[in-house]
Amino acid sequence: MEYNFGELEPRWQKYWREHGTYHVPNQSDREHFYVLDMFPYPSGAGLHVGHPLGYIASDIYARYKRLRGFNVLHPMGYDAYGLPAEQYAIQTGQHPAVTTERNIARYREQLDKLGFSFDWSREVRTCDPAYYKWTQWTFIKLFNSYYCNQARQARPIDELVGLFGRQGTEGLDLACTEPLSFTADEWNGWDERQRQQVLMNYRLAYLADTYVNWCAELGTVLANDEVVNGLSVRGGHPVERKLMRQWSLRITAYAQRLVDGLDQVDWTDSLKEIQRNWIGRSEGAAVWFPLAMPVNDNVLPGAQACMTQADPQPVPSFEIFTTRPDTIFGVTFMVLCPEHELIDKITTPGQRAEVEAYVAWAKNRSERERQAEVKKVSGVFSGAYAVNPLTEERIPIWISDYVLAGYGTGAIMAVPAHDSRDFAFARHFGLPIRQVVAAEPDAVSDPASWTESLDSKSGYSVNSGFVSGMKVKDAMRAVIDRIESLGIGHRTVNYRLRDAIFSRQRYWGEPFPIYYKDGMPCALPEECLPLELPEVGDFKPTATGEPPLGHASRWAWDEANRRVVDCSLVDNATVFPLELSTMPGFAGSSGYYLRYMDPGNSDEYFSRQAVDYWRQVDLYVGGAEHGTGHLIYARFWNKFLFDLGLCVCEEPFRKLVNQGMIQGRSSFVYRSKSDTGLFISKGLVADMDAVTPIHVDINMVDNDVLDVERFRQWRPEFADARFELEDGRYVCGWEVEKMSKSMFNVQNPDDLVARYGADTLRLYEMFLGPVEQAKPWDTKGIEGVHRFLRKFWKLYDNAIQAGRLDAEPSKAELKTLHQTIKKITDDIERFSFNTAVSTFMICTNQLTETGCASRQVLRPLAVLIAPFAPHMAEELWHDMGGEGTVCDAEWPSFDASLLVEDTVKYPVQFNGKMRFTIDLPADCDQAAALQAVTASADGQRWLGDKEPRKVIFVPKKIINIVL
RNA sequence: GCUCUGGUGGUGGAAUGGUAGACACGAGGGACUUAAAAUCCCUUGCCCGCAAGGGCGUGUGGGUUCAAGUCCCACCCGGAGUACCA
Repeated sequence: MEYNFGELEPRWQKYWREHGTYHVPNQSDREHFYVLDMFPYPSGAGLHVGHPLGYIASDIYARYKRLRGFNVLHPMGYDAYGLPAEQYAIQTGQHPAVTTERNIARYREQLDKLGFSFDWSREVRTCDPAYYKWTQWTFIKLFNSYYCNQARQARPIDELVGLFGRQGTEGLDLACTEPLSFTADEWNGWDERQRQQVLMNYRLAYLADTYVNWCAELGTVLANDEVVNGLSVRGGHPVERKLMRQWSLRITAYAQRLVDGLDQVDWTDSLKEIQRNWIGRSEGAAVWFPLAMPVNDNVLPGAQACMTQADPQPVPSFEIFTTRPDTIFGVTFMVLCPEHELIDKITTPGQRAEVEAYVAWAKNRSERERQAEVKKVSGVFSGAYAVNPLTEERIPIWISDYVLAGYGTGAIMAVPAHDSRDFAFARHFGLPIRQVVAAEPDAVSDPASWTESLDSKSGYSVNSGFVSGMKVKDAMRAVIDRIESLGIGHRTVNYRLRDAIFSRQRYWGEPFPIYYKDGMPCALPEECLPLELPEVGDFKPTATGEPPLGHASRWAWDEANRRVVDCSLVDNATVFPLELSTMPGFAGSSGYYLRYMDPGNSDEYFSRQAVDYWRQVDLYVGGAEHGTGHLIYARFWNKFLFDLGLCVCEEPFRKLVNQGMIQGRSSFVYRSKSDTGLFISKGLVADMDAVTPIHVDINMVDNDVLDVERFRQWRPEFADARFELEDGRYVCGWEVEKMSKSMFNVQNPDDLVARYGADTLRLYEMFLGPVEQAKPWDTKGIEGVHRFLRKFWKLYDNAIQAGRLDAEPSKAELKTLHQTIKKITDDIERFSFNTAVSTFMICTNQLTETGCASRQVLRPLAVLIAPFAPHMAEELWHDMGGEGTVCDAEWPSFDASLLVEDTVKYPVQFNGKMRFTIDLPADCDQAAALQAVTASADGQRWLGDKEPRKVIFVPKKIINIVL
């Protein structure tokens, strides 16, 4: 019988579907294992061959684990909210729900053809009210929580209300937007509105005026990870900084735990590093610098009084953050960011005009301009001076946009000798530079001759008062100790991570379960969720610039009757407007892995029983491009739910594998510039400047040879194309680019499944190279893999024809089988699927040679290949008389005794003595092995009858038999 | 700039410190066939040689080791992340 994949693959897919083969129970005596893929955003373009790469890898692992006796949770769903569907809606008027539904159907059809073992009964969609009910529910929980730094835990906000009533802020260490300090009496004296405003400073989901990334083109605010180089990730539109009132999540409260948690998970070092850099923890000191001159207005916002040695009178001062407290003796000026609130108060009349002009200029500069002109130094002198608290020197205060408002305190002490940016600034404005660190204690030179600052932390302090001569690390400690003992500063840690802006001025997202009562936000009662997304007539912003939900006629909350009502009723005493923004894309994807555990539960996010059983994702497969987005947010989300006592593991994803992106391999033809009807074959192009490379559809190219007839038919302007051929063929050039329609290099998996079958495609995607590695797609090798499957099939077909299935296998055949079992098991365990495919090829070639017909060999082999080529495995399993489906078979174990290597290897001669190295399997008895080796043919050849004088054993091998 | 990765034939890629290039593609040659497809066999890192054989080879230069693609140091070149983060 021929290998008829076109018939058998759909047949088995149907069988699995009808028999619920991949349905996973939440209760089992078997051990649990959770294999998860990053769920896709269903785009209109459908899947290309790059998308399933990770799904195939995880499917192989999930099927393998199942064969090893685990109860494997392997679900799939859709990240269905998102910008493209909405942009499409704006252009065409089609409701995003309609296009999303259509795209999902297409995705499902494509996925089904590949033979995945997903439990589709657990499917989730982020745009489904039954799902986003829990996204909204978590938001309310965040809104009603604060973070206690002492307990390192989120707590209910009601508890904080009680604490404020008893002790004010005294003794509390809270994550907040800005540090506040008040007494219980003050708190108790405030009215409800004032209290709510104060509480907003502590909520984990909070509303605040913040500088946000505003993208005018998309009409929405974006999170930091959605902006790259001042352009939006989606669409590449310019983004500017804008002060807006927005919802944010206080993810910074979890910064330290997000860093610490990385030590508990099995991720690649590079991804952990990406997250560590993004969180950007840095240790240093906060130091108060008093102002040196009297200030007209004594009420300085944010500034506090402090005592200095020189002046016992309280003086206004401001706080800076530094990671190099040891360089404080080298401070020659201070710099404030243009947004700093102190600027207005300290600027001297003579400098006022200049300062105001600079601040105005800096504020109007777009983020993109600012980033593009990093090298350009700009700034202005405020006219004011500060006092260095350790040296009592008067130092000028400057204003410059190289100091950022969002990091530290927006103010720095500048040490031009030891910071490259301060150095550039000092050089530009002719400010003094003073060396306070040197590589050796006496290696002091005149900074005037320097071309760059000495930023290294290895070296010694010089010219630095009481720390002179100390190593930099010791000097840091000594200076902080002194600062703390003087009460003018303290040790502190700063993070680069910012709170996540959580509102989007868009339609196609989760509505906030929030209404505004007298301008103050209130959460809907949990029992009223989900708050469903309303219909709107128009997906664009309203005429008054409100988000699209402003078009909804029925979008007000009747507090008394607990329901959504018509906006016209807002004047009624208990009816209030609902929030008009929606949640960002990462909202729905932050907890979806938990929902898979118990997707049908309408009373809870997920049941206690479900989470106790599944606990966390054991293996997560997806792209590293989510390193600073989804993978941070999901960890935060999970930690928060852990604090609430809902999750049982603090980290959501125990092991994470990043699949490499599959790039496109574009093909080019070369058109002569002098004769635009002439196309020159690649090998004949003498001068690349004389030709224009043109992308051609890879479907017209086979093995780099162009189908010239199809090319002529492709486009009218090529109908009369003439070709300069080499060896009668037109050879195309190629280049690796992103896989995209515009490059004509998109490979559709459906075409390949139709031509070669799903099993071939699965095997080929794995064969291409390591899963983690980025690689260009190239279809030309698929023939080889397909040939292998046919050969594998024929092995069984021949065996059945021969009718000797019950024959005893030869020793060589058994050895081949057991080598294969061992190698395949190892390969899967270390996620090396490309070498696993090779192993199958070698095994097949060997068995074809011996003409193996034994069921004893062929049946376990069908189980081994089941994770890779499940359709074929099912068919062959049945042909070999297997029971049930191959999915429920048992993973074969190998017999190590069949694998003992009995050869002597690597004779080497040195120091006049002959030595040998002998490779051994990991778990064999070395003494016995030595005997076997000396008795073997090879041993006799090398060793003869000589007694070894000395044998050195190392693990896994005998090394150096000395004669 | 900083951080992380990687550098092996014409190509994709193998190689627990132990015979580098497994496996596959491509290419060349051959068998079967009227022919094609399919299938099968041989060759295929580079150089010298008719051959036997010899020499050179994992980005470059050093080092550790009986033994280095693999470990250590320095450098060169790609890819990714981040970017005035004090």
